[in-house]
Amino acid sequence: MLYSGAMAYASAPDPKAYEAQVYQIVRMIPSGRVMTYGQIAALIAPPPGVDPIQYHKLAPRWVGTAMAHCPDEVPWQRVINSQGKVSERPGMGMMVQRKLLEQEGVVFDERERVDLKRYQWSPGEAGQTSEPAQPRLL
DNA sequence: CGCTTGACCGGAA
DNA sequence: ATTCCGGCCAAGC
Repeated sequence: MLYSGAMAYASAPDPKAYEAQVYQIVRMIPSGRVMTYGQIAALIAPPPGVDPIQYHKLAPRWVGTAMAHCPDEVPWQRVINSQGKVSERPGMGMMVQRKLLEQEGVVFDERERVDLKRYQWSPGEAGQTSEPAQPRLL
């Protein structure tokens, strides 16, 4: 019976289609802004047959998995976790990601966290205004 | 073939 | 504030 109930974790029913949606959203993130894995997952509708509650629990990891092999064109550095921190990935790159974001104007505090209230972006802001949605510069 | 390990998240201790 | 745990599939070693 398809993906009803408790049957989905590592991948969506159609991983390629799902990843495509993830990349599409990530590509929209402006320089100097960030989104979280869970936020992106919440913007994508649960695939047919997937229980919404299960989706809510599992989808953030699908997004993470998708980001693991994202194309070079995708600004992967603008995706961080719900705590406002850069996710620790196997090997290295945390420093690289942080540096890339700092070059875009994102500020990290002593605890290596980003103020999401200030830098988190959502597609709703897109194109609404030509006003720079820039975080204020102190 | 079995064990380990995931670009996550929210709630509990 | 921080650490631990459940969720429960699939690819890699």
